[in-house]
Amino acid sequence: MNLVSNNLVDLAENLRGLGISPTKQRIAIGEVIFSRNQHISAEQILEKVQKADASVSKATVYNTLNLFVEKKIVRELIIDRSKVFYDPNTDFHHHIYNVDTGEIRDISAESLSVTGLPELPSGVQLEGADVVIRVRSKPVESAVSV
Amino acid sequence: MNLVSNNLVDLAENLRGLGISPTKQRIAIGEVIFSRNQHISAEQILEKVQKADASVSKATVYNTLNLFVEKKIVRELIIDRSKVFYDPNTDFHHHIYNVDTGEIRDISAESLSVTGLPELPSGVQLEGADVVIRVRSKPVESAVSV
DNA sequence: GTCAGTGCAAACCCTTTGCAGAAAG
DNA sequence: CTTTCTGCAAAGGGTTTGCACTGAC
Repeated sequence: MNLVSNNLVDLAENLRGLGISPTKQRIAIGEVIFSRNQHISAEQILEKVQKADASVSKATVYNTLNLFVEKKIVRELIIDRSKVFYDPNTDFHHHIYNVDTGEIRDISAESLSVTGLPELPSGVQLEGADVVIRVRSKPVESAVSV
Repeated sequence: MNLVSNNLVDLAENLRGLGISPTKQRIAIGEVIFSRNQHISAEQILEKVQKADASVSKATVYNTLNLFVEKKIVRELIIDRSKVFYDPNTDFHHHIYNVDTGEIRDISAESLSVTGLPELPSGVQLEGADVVIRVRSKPVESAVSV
């Protein structure tokens, strides 16, 4: 399910359909996340939500994000050592991450494909496959021979 | 460069060759990391090092790991939201991560291949390409329809 | 009225930092 | 001797938790 650009009515309905009671805060958070394709941190979500609807706390943002991830309507991007990013696009796709600027860009699954997924150990279930291409803006001086 | 299973003399020499002065602590840390192929956290490294050589502090472990990563003799695995793992195998390969048990296993680049690496934006240099297959041990009950 | 959801602040945990002392070259 | 490195403890920063309050049904 991909909820990006869903309108508010649909969002509430969709949450309800997943057994998530659509509280004011969850709607506000969902509205921020699903407004467009993006890669956004919890802190950024909190900022944006509070700009639109002051009564959402940090704890609720985290609770809600974890709930959305568990329900698989948001994808968690573990890309940076310091913080998690959240991606409303749950369609299979990959990422290119600039370690210098922090910029994250999508790579479609069509343009970059992963083949040869190994046989999974028994009793184990596939959860996801993440491909992260890391780039840096500038050459590392120390790595360049003089 | 892959330093796994190097002996101590080689390790000191290799560090020196990279402009890393081979202090007692760095050797002790390197000895733990490069003793075998593994995926190990900073905390685990600290434990093991202290078991063998009591005089290494947490700060030095972190400093040394960051130095080794920068010098590209250790690969940093950003796989889990809570902590970074370190991999002495710098040859191109991928990982399968069990989110329930925390187990990390290697997938060779031969068995799983990534094709269609996008053209990088100009002024940007490839730093690495990480593929993580996430699995879980048990089906998520809430995800199973009743 | 009951139970789930929220807000606040404190706790947590991994990682980094500041600085004085120790070691390397 | 000078510079780099280390140890300690404290600070930092993202995330989680405990608990009382609020709101949904």
